[in-house]
Amino acid sequence: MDLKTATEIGKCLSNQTRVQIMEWLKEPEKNFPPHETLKHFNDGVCVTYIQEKSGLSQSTISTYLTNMEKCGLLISTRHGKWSYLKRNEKIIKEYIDFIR
Amino acid sequence: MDLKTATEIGKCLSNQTRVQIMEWLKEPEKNFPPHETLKHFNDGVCVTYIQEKSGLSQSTISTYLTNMEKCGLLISTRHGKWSYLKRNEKIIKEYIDFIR
DNA sequence: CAAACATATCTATAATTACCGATATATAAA
DNA sequence: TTTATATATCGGTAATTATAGATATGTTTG
Repeated sequence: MDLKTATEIGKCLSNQTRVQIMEWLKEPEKNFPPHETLKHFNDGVCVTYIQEKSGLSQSTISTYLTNMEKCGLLISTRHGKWSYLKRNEKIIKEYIDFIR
Repeated sequence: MDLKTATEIGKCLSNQTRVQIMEWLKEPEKNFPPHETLKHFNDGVCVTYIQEKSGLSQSTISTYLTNMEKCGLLISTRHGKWSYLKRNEKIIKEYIDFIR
């Protein structure tokens, strides 16, 4: 990982809500209700659940999640009209190796 | 580590210069000239060297380093009129364990 | 195709951070 | 104890980020 990428990740992790989201996504079944259509958390948690739990506006959370995906922290998968987000453990590991 | 501390650390790591400093301090002997009074890097690198290498003003770097120390990322040791900074590997490990 | 719903993007304002020069403080040296 | 040097803090402006509402886009469903 290069300095620029690491800094972008750092920016995502410089806000309490976004760090919290990363924590929530460690254990979807513990932190979110079950999905109604999809019966699993294989691709993570839908945006709506994250938004509701955060208490922030839809547009704010959408922007957060988009940036977190752009810098590689999250992986987004679309199923029909819903987007699901999960942690990108590979990039997280690369980031950890960079700062360690 | 709690959410608040982790976010403070994230803020320190959300700026390219500060991330760069963390990298430089991994290998002081490679990245900085030898200290003239102190003959070692046991307590890290003096502020002046970090400031000169960064290209930013003395006041800016002093503020950066103070904040990085406050959130635990760096350890500061004073020898006479110089302050030396080194990475706090213990906190770095705790941070890594938190986000992993 | 129209209506409903989920998400993304745009535009704007408030809050925070970046960064500097000036000045204060601490320490050492003369 | 004056002077020089290293670091810290203060006060200000520019830049960036936080956040929301409005609107656009994409997708499903009737």
